Amino acid sequence: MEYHFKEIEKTWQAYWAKHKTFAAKDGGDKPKYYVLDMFPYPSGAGLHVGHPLGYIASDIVARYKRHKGFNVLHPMGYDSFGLPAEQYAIQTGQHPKITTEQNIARYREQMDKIGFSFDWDREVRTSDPEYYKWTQWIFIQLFNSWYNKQTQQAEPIETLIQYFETKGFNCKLDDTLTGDIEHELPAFTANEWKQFSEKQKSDVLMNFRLAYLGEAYVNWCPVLGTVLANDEVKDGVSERGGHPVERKLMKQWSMRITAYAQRLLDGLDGIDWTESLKEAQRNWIGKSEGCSLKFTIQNSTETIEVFTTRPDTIFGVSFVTIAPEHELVNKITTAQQKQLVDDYVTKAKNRSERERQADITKITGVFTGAYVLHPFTGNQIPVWVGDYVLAGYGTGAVMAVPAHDERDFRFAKHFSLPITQVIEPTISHDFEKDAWGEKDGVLINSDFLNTLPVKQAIKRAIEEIEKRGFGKGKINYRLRDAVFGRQRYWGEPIPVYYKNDIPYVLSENELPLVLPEVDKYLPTEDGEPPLARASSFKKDGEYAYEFSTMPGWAGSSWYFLRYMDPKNSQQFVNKDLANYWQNIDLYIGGSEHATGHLLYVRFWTKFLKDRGYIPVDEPAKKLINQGMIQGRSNVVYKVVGVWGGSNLTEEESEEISNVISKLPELFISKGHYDVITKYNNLVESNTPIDEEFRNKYNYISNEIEKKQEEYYKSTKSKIPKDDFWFSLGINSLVTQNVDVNIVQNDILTIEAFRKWRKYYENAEFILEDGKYICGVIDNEKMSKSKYNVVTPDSICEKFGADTLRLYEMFLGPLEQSKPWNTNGITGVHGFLKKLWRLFYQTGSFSVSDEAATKAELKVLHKTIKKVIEDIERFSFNTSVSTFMICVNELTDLKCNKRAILEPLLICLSPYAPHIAEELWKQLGHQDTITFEPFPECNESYLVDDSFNYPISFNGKTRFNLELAATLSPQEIESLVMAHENTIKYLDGKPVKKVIVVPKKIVNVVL
RNA sequence: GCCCCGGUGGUGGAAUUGGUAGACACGCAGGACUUAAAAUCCUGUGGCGGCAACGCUGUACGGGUUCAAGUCCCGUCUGGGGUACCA
Repeated sequence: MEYHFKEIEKTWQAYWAKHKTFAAKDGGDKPKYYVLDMFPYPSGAGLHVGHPLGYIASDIVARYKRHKGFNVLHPMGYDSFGLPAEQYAIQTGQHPKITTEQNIARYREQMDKIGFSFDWDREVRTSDPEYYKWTQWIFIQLFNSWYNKQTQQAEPIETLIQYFETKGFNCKLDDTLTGDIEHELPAFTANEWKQFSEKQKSDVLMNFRLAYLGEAYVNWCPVLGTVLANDEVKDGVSERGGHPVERKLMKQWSMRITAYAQRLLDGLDGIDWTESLKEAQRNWIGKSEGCSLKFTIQNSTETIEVFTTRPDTIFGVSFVTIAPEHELVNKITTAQQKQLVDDYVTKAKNRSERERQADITKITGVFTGAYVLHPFTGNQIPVWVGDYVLAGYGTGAVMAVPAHDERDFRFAKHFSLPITQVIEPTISHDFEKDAWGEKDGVLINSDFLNTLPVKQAIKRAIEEIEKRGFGKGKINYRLRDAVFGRQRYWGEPIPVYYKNDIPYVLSENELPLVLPEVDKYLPTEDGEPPLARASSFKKDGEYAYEFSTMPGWAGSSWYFLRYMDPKNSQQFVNKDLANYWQNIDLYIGGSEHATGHLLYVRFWTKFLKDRGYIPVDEPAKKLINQGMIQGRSNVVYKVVGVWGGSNLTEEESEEISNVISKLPELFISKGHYDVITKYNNLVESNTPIDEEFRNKYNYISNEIEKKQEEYYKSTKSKIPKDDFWFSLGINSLVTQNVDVNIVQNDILTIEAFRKWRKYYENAEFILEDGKYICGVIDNEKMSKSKYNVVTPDSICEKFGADTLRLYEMFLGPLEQSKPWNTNGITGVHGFLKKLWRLFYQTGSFSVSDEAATKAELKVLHKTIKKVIEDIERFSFNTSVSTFMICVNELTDLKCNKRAILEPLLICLSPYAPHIAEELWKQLGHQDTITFEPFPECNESYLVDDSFNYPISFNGKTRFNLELAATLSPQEIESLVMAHENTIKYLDGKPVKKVIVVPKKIVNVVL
């Protein structure tokens, strides 16, 4: 009987669904194991073969852990709010809900065909009101919390109110507070607090809430009509669609993720994520230690506060630069400079982020006319405005030390400002050409800091600055608070309403706040978000709800918790269940989420832990980034027919175009194309062409001429024959993409090609070796227009899901990106057929109950050992090889023994579950193979009696020598030295020493 | 610029702690079976030389450490990813 994968796979997929084989139990004696994939956004294009890569890997681990006796939670769901469905709705009017449901159905159908062991009863969808009810609920908890710096955790807002009621508030004294509000919030006493109006209280508390309404510079995308997060902007344009983005000051709901900056940094040390991913997060958080320092403005009580990491260079300050957006720009600018400064500021503001980034070498700035006083020397220091200083980072002002900072140096040179060296570098350095920015050297020209090395000077400077009250040691983060509102329709409504201009959150029993129906999915004529179109979208029919919706990352920041308790209508997750499942043991997904999703989900997890809802403060213990599978396109090379007659009548021209349009297309194989291209290049560059190569070219050109003749005859045209030819000129061969699904091993399936498009119906080919070989373009994105999309369904149809699973793993290391290429798939498919034949050696199913031989046991246990090792280190490609070796060896041994084949099937079942189940059943088992204990390696079968030693001389292996494993190194040495080959290679030379590494190598040093 | 990860046959890749480089698979060449095709099986396959035994050479390049280096160290080139007037 043949291996009929289609029936087998259909049968077992139905069996698993019917028996709910993969349903996770909430508790029990088994240890738990939680394997999670980053859930997909269900796009209209469906899944291509790249998407399941990570799912297959996680599925192998999930199934392996079930064999290992774990209670495995392996769920799947959909991140189903998002822009594409909304854009589609804008174009077609179809409700995004419907689009989303259709896409989900398609995704599900595709995933089911691959045989994943997901617990589908736990499916979640972020756009489901029963789900986003709890996303809204978490928002409310964030709104009702503040971050206490002393306890280093989030607390209920009530504790802060109590604090205000008893102690009032003074930002100069209270270290308790979060964010940058030390600069902004005026002090008040406990009594004043009690006198505050509700609005005043609300405004004050807004500075502390973890979800807050605040004014901030945001990335505004006019084309999309919405605000974008930093990680949604790439190179100054929107990540989705590539539309320009500008900076705009807006009132926005935001998340105070900055409060967690230090903990997000520290938490990285305790989790097993790749170093590159941790680095990306560290960079994103961007911690820098230094101090804040106030410069008093001359003839004023105002100060400019700067942040610097180099307080040691304080005596080298020659000017201060503030950002164009800085609030003091207007106040300090002198009358003479006003016009210049105003012009500059306007220009700078209109310059998009992209432009600013584009020409960083272009130095612009303008003097304000104002001076500040140096805190130590009292010297006058000019204040400049320059757009190299960013309003959003630090205090939006810098003290410029041109001798020791690259950008300050360029600025000073450009405007001829003084440059004062205050550090003597460790190596010679030309201060005319360059700044010395290294934290190395000894301080000079610096009063009390003189003679100190830089690192000590930094400490000493901060001490002195603090002592004299000029500023204080401070840590700055690059991380910004996350903007939480989007002016879009297809997202979670923010559960907030406004009463007397005060925002209030809904109470729990009012959730979910369901997305209202609207007539159009566009902003209103007044520029309000789409939700403003729903006239009845008001609390109690009276108070307007917030019109912004949540960003894409809201629902995904906690979904891993919902899988633990997906149907709970009372809580987002039951506490006992959260305690049982803890966090994700293995999380697999793409590296594109390094600074977006993975930062936000860590933030929300820490918050929920702080508030006592869950027991863990990191979402995932171990994380693997699967590589991207890129497209690989195939192309065919078309030869174009040309009519070259001159002085044609109109009639003739018409006939020509008529005839040409009816001619069959002619294609030449890749080898021919290469020859012609090379030939053309040689001719072009006047390079001499050798005989052999010219012959090759002539052969092809003759072949084409024959076709030409044929074509000409078939047209029965009156036009002279010489006027018609196929052009082989340098630019006249046309490269056309061809559907990769009708190409096998880069060989075009000609029949399929002729059927593929009507106009290729009669296509003709000039073959090489009887085949049409296509060209290849690697590393393109998979896209419809390139005809290089390969769906998992098409592979399942041709080769089966087990082949797809094995092949995707066999392609290479999981974490590596690679182009999709079906070339080797027959090898993997052949392996499964070979496995099948082990059970059908006699033609029908037959398995022997005889005891296994030593050789057979060795093959089996070698395989078990390797497969366990490989899974534990997530090296799935090598275990596929191991299975191949195993089956090859068992085939050589003609082994059909149950004692060998049964354990082998269990080992293979995580990788190729359908065939394993089927053969397991044929072996007479009633139950699924899923929970069979994974075989254990018995080392005693692996012990060899002898070892084949490579004998090397000065590190070069010369011959091999089979020696008993029990020999001592001394015995080995004397046997080797006495061997005739040794004597031959020594050639009478003296031996310096002999290295014997048991069971590895013998090296004779001459 | 800075940070991270890579560079191994015609191709994808293996070599886990420094110990026979190229496992496994594709492709290619030759052969068996077959009317033929498919399927299956066998042999060979880094390069150079040689009928062969075998020799030389070889993991981007140049050095170094070591009895021994794809693996460790230094420098250079190069590909990919992240990030940036971040003070």
